[in-house]
Amino acid sequence: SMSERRKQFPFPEFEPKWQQLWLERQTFHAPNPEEPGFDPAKPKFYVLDMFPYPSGEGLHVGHLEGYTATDIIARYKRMKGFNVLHPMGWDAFGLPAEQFAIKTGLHPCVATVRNVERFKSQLSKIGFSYDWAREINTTDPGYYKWTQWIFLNLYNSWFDLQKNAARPIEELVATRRQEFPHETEEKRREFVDEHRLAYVTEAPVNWCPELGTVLANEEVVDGKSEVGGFPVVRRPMRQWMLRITSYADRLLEELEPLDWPESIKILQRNWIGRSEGAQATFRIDGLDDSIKVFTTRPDTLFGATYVVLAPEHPLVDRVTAPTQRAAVAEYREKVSAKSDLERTDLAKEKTGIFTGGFAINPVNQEKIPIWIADYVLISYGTGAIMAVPGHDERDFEFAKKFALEIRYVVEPPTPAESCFTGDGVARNSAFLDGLTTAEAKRRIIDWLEEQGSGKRSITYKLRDWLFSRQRYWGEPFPIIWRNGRHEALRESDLPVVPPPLDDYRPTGTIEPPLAKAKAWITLSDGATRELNTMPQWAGSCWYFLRFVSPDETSRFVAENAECYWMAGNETRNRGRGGVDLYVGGTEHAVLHLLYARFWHKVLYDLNYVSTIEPFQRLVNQGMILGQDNQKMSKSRGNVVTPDKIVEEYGADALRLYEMFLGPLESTKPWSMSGVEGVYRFLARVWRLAMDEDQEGEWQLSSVLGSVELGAKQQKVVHSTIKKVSEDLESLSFNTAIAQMMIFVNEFTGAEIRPVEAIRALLILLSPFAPHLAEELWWRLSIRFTGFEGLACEQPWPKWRDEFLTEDEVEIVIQINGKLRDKVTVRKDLTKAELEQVVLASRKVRETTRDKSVRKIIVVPNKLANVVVD
RNA sequence: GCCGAUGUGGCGGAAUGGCAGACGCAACGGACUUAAAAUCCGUUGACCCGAAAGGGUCGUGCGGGUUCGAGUCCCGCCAUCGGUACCA
Repeated sequence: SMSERRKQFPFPEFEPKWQQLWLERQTFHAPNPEEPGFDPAKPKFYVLDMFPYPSGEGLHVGHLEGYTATDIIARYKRMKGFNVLHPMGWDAFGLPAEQFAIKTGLHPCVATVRNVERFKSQLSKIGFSYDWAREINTTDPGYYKWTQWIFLNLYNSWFDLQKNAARPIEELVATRRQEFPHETEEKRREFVDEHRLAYVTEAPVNWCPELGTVLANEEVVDGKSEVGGFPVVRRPMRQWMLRITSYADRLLEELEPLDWPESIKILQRNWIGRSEGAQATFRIDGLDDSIKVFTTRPDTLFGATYVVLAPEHPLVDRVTAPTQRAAVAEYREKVSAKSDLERTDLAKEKTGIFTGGFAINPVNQEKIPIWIADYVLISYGTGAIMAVPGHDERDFEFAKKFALEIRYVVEPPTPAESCFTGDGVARNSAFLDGLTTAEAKRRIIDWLEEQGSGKRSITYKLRDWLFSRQRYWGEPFPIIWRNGRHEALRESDLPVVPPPLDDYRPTGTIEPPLAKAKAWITLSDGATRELNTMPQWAGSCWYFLRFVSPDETSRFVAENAECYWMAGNETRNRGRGGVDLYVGGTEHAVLHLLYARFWHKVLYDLNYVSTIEPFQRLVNQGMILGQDNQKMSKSRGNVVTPDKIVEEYGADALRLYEMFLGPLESTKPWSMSGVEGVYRFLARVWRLAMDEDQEGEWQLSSVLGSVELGAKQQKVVHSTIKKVSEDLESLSFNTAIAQMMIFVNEFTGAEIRPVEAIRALLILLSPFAPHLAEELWWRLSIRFTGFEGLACEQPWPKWRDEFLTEDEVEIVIQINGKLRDKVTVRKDLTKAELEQVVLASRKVRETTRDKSVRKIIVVPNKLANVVVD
């Protein structure tokens, strides 16, 4: 096997050597503004990876693609003269960590420490230039103290619609007191609690019996838990929610200017799901009450033939006629027992039941039946719809199944047995007749508003964020309960440390595991602690801020440092700045990235941070598939771990191959022979400068020399500098490496190898293959120039255009667009001169002997196309 | 269904509207070697003509279009992958 063979270059010796030296010299430590060694003249660059969950499985090569890319950029930017913040840490709370602990029987604390060690040692062997002095762990009390503190800020804030921003809760209390001076303390408190950004509500939630916890909508995939794939059912429970919906518009608008992939922006927009329409009020026949429905097609109001309430709608009991009571109760029972999976699976077949009640259509006073059906969701819009089966697929299906009337109110004429959902012209709609859909919408909304039976309305798919979990391994809430009311702890009470439980498994009931810590629950004054914990996402919502000042004890982030690393040279409040480059997988497109933006905006509103957005530029690395072209997974047995690659080919070869496989963003399969390819390339670089003597010892090559470069060599050197520099700016790592291969191919054949050219290559190579670059740089320095510092500390070279072109250029000659000939001519011939040369060429003369030239297109220094009849 | 991405040699992939296939892998040939490995030097899209030198035709998922010129731009399809789904 490879490992028994002699290595083509002695990376096992020099890779650990340089890693240790970088650590000892703190080469990659980025000082903060007040620290010694900080250079205020340099611009900042914050380049961040999505920090990992230290799972029990360790890293595989797929994780390392993004890390390698950011590391190359970090090293490149340092050489370009930036102060670079490039940190790494551990997102160690949450379900995966806890599931692992339960599986192995190891306490999560112990397992986490062990997993972190494993991850860190894996990363250390790859030569990443992280500033390890900034390492953070979300499970550190010194960290989650501030996660809890941010929660307190959410709890103690409300969303001011006028200002479109979060404000301290005291402002609301004061205003309320002024407006309603005689309101009881009790009432006022209720009102205030209803406006907090963190609030408690009893609502149907996603309960996963297997995991013993509730989950956010985002964590439920196809009716199963995203973690583990266990069934999820809906049940009402008292839970903590975060009012992310208040930020829906800002999350949409402030997304626009960001330098993110358009596809990710679209995912976020769809997730927020803003839709414009109207609310219309249908009086209930025989009752002094009404049903509000939301519709995006108010122009079809005249086509409404029935109304549907969600089974959970609060008005169901009131509208239900005595004769239907039993049937309705039975239907509701059946629906509530359904899991989400069943609900989606059965989506093809619509179900529902008539309540016996009737609603009055506000436009024509018509009495139409009220049904309940689970195709109407309580959590969207008003939880009730007007059904227009002539112009809505779902209503049409339902109407057909239950033989309800179908009425067409939009031209073009719709064939029977179908519905038309497009735009057209209103008909059978009284005063709307003849109006286009857009006009009719405007007209009917105005009319509804005049009549007081409706209004313009905007609805979002985005729901408030279910923020509590019934788990042990998460941040406890900084909340206590007294007389059935929640109360915030003070900042001085933080951190709230979880009790040291031996049995931390889910209780199997809705009661969280923290309930088992009897002594911990009850405080001396009789108050009891909140038993839920925060979800996995809490810690990762703000970790990029903690990296800025990880040891700060008096604040979640040091003010000056935040201003420097996040806002940089941008003036406060302009909304620019933030993390300059954020690289991670698409799987976080709507979870982490939406939550983190939300928290950041709250912190901005409360004046704690200087930018409205946390991540200025986002790049998604593509997935790396196994050699079998399948997703890497343990069960498929196609997982490639970095450890083995590092051992056999070295860290540099691993790094280089990660980048050489293809464009960063695309999905691509791993190939071991591809690794060998870049390994061979690195060995060629090594042998460019090194020879083996009789004893097999490596020594500087005897054909190295300080010689002038030939024109062709100069051209290769400078075009390599240019190509690598430009490709790094656009993150086109694969083509940058290809150019360095061209460089090496050129100089391998040289009789005397010019030291200056090799030194230039080593600088360019150093972000990619830092160990090899460092080793050769050092060896060449000793022999030729004396020590001039580390390779990774050299200034990035500049190319000179005058070396890029030669005196002569090759001109492609096309006839009627087809390649027919080539001529070599002096550079910068005029169009007229070039035309003469082309017309005089053999091929063109042969062709034009019996054909006439209609036109000649000349592209100077490049091409000429002769068009003939 | 809807949204997004992708489609180029045997393979991974290159190509500001201007020589399609850079660079690498694999394969084949040669040098070195007692031999092998490693290394170094070559060849390598398909097809056709030619003894050779050389020449020609086709070719970037499919069908159209714009252009002197299209992998690249426009229109219409197909396939694969990913996301999402009763959102009124």
